Amino acid sequence: MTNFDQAFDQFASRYLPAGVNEALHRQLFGLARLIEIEREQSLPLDESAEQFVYLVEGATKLVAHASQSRDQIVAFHFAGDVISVPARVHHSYSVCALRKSAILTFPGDRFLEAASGEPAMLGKLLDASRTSLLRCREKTITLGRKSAAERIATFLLTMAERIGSEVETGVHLDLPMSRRDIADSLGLTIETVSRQLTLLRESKLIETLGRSGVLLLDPARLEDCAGYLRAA
Amino acid sequence: MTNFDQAFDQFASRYLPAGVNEALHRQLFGLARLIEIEREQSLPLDESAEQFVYLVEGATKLVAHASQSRDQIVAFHFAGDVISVPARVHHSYSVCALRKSAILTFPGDRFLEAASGEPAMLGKLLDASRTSLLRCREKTITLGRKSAAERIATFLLTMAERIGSEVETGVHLDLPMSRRDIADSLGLTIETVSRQLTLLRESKLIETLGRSGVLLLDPARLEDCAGYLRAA
DNA sequence: TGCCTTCATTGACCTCGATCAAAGAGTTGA
DNA sequence: TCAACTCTTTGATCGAGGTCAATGAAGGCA
Repeated sequence: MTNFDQAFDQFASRYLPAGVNEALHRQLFGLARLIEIEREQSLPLDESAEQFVYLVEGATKLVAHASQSRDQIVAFHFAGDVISVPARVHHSYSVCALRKSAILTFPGDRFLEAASGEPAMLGKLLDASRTSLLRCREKTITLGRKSAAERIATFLLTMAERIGSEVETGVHLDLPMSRRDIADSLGLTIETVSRQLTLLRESKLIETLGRSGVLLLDPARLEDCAGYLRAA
Repeated sequence: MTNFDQAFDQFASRYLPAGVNEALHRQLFGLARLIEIEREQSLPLDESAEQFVYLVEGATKLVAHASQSRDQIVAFHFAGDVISVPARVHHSYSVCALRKSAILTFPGDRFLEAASGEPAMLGKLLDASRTSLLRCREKTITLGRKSAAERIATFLLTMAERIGSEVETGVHLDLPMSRRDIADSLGLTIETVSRQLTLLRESKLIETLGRSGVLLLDPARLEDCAGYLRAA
């Protein structure tokens, strides 16, 4: 039920700093398209060109398609995130909703061109890009050098940082993604994800509540399982 | 034998577009430090703060240290690249030379602060960051969903794009990195890297010349081995 | 409330790549 | 030119995680 003006204002309040060139504001307003997508529905994108996406509401996954239905989830995104969706080169990328989501899309080239004269906005975009890069690098470590157990622990801690809520007994997570999504993100299978969660449950490190609820009972000990460097 | 002024000029010609604010130019000149590092030597960095690095000459690897001597190479870099080296969070990062290299380093916070008013420079940095992000995402696919054979083929093609030279018989590579580096980059072991190269050699897809030379005899067929999406 | 579909869990078995071990090729310096 | 490294290749074995198959929740809808 999001309307376009509301959505754009939300975007502007985060990425168009006060005092930004009014012409740029109007230009971006003209470029933006609001799209609502249902759970497990992919954003209909022009694969041949890069796109910028602002996630107004909901949660999404950025999926890279390797050959023959082997998908790799490159990143998860939540409301407020800006996502740069690459054009197809050796692999193709798409944005898919984990639950009902509202999204503003911008054609990549014209978006960057519009932003190119506005340092404040470029700064915001650079920040966003650097955050994505840092997350992607951490994922590289996870996928390249960690065991299944470490991957799951890392995943839970990463999600805790982003969408966890502190409760008396630990940190509570309401995961919007399925076991398949977790597996596709960590380079594992759903069976392995499930088995590792069971092991963590048996070690009293987590509790699971239905399909989406996870309670991290001992985040500190979980960090040891994640293969993180010990605090210096 | 690189001197500072030469190195900085090279950096300026690539990242400080013509007509850039003269004060910014001087400010960055003051922030830069030239360091020469030998093969397998790591750049002595302040782990606690982010650093920007400009690679003047040579070739380097960006290494992430997971616990207990398990290293993951996050990216390779060649002359002209700008590298953003993250501060230590859950893992620590370092830049290590593949061969003798010359490097300009800038403290991350002050570098970004200096650039913040200059749209032309921010644009260049955003480009660099987006290129790194795209490469990192492709690596994510490789590490998350590809077999050892596909990883090696992908690696060879990626290197061909960056440092390959066309010759009559194919594409020639003079790899600056060891088998260990390749393994640490692809999430494999040196033995597996060696075995896969042998298989490619036996399939007449490549020839190897000494330790560092590789000749890609049939890049098109190698793309099929890389698990790339078929051209649309 | 209870069926019914979908998603998650558990079990049995197998495979790819890791590990351990040894031999072979490239470089470097005397 | 040879000796002594280091780096790479090859072989034998092992194990973590994948695959295949069946059972067991959860949530949606009549």
